[in-house]
Amino acid sequence: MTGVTQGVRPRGAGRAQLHETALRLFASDGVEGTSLQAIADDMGVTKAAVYYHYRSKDDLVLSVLAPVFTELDAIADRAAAHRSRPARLDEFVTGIVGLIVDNHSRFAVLVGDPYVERLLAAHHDLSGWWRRIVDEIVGAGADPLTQTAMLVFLTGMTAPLIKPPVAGLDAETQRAHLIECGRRILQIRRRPA
Amino acid sequence: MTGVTQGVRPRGAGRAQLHETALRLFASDGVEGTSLQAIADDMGVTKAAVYYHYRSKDDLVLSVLAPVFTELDAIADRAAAHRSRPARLDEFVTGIVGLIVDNHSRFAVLVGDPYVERLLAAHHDLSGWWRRIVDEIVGAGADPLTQTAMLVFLTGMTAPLIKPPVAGLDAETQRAHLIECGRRILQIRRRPA
DNA sequence: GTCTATAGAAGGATAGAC
DNA sequence: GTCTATCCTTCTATAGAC
Repeated sequence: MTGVTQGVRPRGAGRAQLHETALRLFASDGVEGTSLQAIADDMGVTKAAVYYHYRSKDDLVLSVLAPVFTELDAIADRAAAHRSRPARLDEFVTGIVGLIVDNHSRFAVLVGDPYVERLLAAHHDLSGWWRRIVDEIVGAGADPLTQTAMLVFLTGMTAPLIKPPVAGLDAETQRAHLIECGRRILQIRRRPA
Repeated sequence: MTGVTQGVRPRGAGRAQLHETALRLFASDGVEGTSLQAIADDMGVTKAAVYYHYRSKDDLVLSVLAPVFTELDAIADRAAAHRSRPARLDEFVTGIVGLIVDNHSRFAVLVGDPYVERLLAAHHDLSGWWRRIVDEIVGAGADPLTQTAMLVFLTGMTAPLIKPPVAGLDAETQRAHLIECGRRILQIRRRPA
């Protein structure tokens, strides 16, 4: 899906490739550690070419992250539709793991990067998703242990795919293992109806 | 031992306070997002004063992180001393949670910061601790699910204390909840002998 | 132990040619 | 849509006075 649709490009690849390059560098070096110069160099263009597509670095960062907000909303919607909490939690875990496996870098940058954290604090309309998860999925008045467990789950999902022991597994195995971890943390017995 | 800054430290209160300030800013803004200027400003001194204590930024970062390596080694030692795997895992979980609750910022910066990740890749003598955990605590030939669970646990421990729902709890409650999360992830039934 | 001053490199961002 | 060239700011790091 993300692939090399542009193939070997002598010049002028456009936004899609820029997105892809930026995300890769953000994930490996951190947002603050990735200069627009580095992105331009990686693509074989100049900084000015990057500024043609995005007004600022923050603009680029938010643009790269945007898809994950849409996904998170969709996941939260699907989960919130269930009546019982175990069902909501399981739907949520499954959804998040799917997001991670298909879209790991984006999620890791969103949850883990200090630059992004500050950026979203400014755009507070984008930073309410954690509140929503607690309120609608876990339940607003949930006990602290369950809230803690949800937090550990969400944070815990960010690293696994890039580290040695897990990185080598195929996608379906990763998916199954991560879902199992989520069910353990949140104590979901099995797939509830 | 790397001999980064070590040797003598007969200085005044300057170093301790510098350590503390740097760690706080590293944790909140990321290492790359924290300039030596910002550290100096926060302490009410100049950059040059910081350079009197540390030869470079990397030197400062490694010095700030150093205590956590000592702690991790001690925790791994205590855990590895147990014969049964459940006992090793439980000792490890308890130790890590203790480290987190008492020393959260340092651990979070160590595990989560991209700058630190690159820095440790260079000093590869300091980055072997994850390997050690897998080999000695989980067991070298452990199944991928257990290895994944350990990774999720370690990563999951980095966020909780600073986020709203958990940050407000008292230390003992945090400790208990985090230990419970660890036991769930790693499926440790109870405190084994 | 801390300061002023500054070198030298790198980063974000803009203007205007093609 | 991409380029060259440039501006201004900030960063790491050093030199030398007090």
